[in-house]
Amino acid sequence: MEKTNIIKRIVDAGLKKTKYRVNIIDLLEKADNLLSANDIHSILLKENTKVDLSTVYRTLDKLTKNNIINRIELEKENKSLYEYNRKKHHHFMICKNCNKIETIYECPLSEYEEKIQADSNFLITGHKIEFYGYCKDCQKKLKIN
Amino acid sequence: MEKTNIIKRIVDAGLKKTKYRVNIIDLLEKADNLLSANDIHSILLKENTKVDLSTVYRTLDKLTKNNIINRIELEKENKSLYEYNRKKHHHFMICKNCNKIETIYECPLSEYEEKIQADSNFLITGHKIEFYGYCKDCQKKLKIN
DNA sequence: CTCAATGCAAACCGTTTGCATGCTC
DNA sequence: GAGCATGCAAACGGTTTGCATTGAG
Repeated sequence: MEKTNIIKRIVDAGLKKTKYRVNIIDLLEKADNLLSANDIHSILLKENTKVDLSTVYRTLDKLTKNNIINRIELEKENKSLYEYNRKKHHHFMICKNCNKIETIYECPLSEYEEKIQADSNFLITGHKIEFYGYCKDCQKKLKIN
Repeated sequence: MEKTNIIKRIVDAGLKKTKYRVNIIDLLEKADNLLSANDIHSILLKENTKVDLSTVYRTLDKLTKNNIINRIELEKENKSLYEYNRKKHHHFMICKNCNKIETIYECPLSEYEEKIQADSNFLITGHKIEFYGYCKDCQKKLKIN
């Protein structure tokens, strides 16, 4: 994504444009996997962008609350992970052996939510699914199948 | 559940029968909601069963690994919750307002897993679903609908 | 100029661990 | 008696917070 578009997203959200916000959005937009606050902090330091961890946390918080990025909390991860918000509803598959995370861009639950709602007292507004299993490599490694 | 049955479960799992293991299983079996390590610790103290928090953690760990209880990690809870393992596959609904947790004893994903598997390189062995929304009380309170 | 963003250091909180002692089998 | 379970105190790791300083609009 172009820098100008990143800045537009920040300003459109009513946020101040700062160095770290631009940097972090850029970085997440380019990343092809989920990143933790610590991952992001390390990457920035490696790029000679000196920044405090607490600033990274505060930035991620702001961007999450403004729906520019998503905070993902997965079972067995003791930390939050972040992704650029591409506005496409999706879920994850997690390898129980190597912890690789793959995205599923498809959702089986749209009609089911209505059904559940009819049966319950809850007004359902969303859901989260995680699939567990073994990725291709680990199936081989562990000789599963 | 009778004490003798609890003890049977412990012994059958090849574990030593100890005071706290019996106590904690009993407590979780009777509980009608999910409990945290800290909840359990407090309840035991209140019942005049003096026990260290670290022992509670170690006990919960052992029981989880032996499938006598389940460890549940829900989004937005920064701590693990535990339930007695009734061996029935189920999911949870979480109220975004009051955090009430309700159980859904029904699963929409059994066939879907096969489909996803055909489309991907993963060998899927399980999944987890959380539904978010508003419970009956909070719908009223917040005047939703 | 004002208020929000940042750096720094310290606190927080759930959880884990090392070690000496106690208990179950 | 051997080895696991427990208590105690301390560490751990991700995250948050208070406060003084800097920077964006």
